[in-house]
Amino acid sequence: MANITTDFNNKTVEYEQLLSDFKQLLKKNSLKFTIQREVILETLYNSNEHLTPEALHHLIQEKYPELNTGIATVYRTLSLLEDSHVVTSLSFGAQGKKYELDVKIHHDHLICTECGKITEFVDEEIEKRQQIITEKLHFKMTDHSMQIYGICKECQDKIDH
Amino acid sequence: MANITTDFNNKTVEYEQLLSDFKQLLKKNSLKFTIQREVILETLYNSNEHLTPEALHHLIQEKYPELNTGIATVYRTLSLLEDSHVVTSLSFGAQGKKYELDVKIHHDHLICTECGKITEFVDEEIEKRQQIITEKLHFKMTDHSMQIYGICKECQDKIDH
DNA sequence: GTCGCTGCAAAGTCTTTGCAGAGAG
DNA sequence: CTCTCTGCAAAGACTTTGCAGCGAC
Repeated sequence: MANITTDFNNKTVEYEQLLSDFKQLLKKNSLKFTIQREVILETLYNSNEHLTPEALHHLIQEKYPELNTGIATVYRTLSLLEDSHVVTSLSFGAQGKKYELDVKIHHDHLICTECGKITEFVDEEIEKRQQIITEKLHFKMTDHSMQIYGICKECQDKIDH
Repeated sequence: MANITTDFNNKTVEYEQLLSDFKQLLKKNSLKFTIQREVILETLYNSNEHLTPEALHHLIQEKYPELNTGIATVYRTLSLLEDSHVVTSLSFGAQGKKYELDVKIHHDHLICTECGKITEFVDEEIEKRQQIITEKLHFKMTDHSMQIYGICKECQDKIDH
């Protein structure tokens, strides 16, 4: 019946490819390839979670303390990557924006409004229905995004105590 | 930006019922029923959009300037309403939280990237699939938001000329 | 060498909190 | 009367920006 995928490791491109595309993107826009930018891209690639700027910064500080990367650089690079559609941000109020690489297979999000946890899923039926709806309304679909908000199992248990 | 069509006045509860439930909730928790709290609930009820705390505060200041309601009270009341599951906060990717009453029907959006027109739709198949998915993952859905981006019929015709 | 990039700190935003007076019950 | 609520302003949390030196090209 329901074919729900929750596999986060499903990368559609290899890191070398991603890096090469990123370098090309920078060159195209007369921007510079810096070690900070590489480390941010690499850390995003190696993370299977949606990262906040702060969490990303923390991971980088741990792995490459000698770079002493500033949080401002993380914010600036994330903006750049988002504008270039290399990463996508999901914003969730109290905990700020979270970022993920845009190169994973298409998926939608379940967002817990209690704890902020984000779970991914893909449903073929919904994808198909979107096609049907847009065709019916003579709408030429280029992209879509879906978020389901609610309370995850863990938080329901907490509330019920 | 284009206005969101406002054909979703479909409330599942009447205001009197909502207000009465709210009063009961307050009493139950030894909280007080104040004019500010009523006005915030009423404004949320009468709004067809997801409101930011700032937008909500602005609406209230316009309609009831004599109350001189503080933004802090709006934040505090929204927190209270959210904790009580009277309103749900969510984010459409932009900055900050947006709030809406928990009693409205779901709706999805078709967004034309050419002219900015936003069309609403509801698809029973998709609603059903969302139920199935969330049940399977033991997720208690409170809301969902789906945006399909593309080019509407009118803009396609324009482009074809 | 040029000009974009970086870290730092200061400045913005948005949201929460402490307080003393106002007001609901 | 009591004890919560409110507006105000100050404090926090999160993000952006100005600047001077650094570093990619």
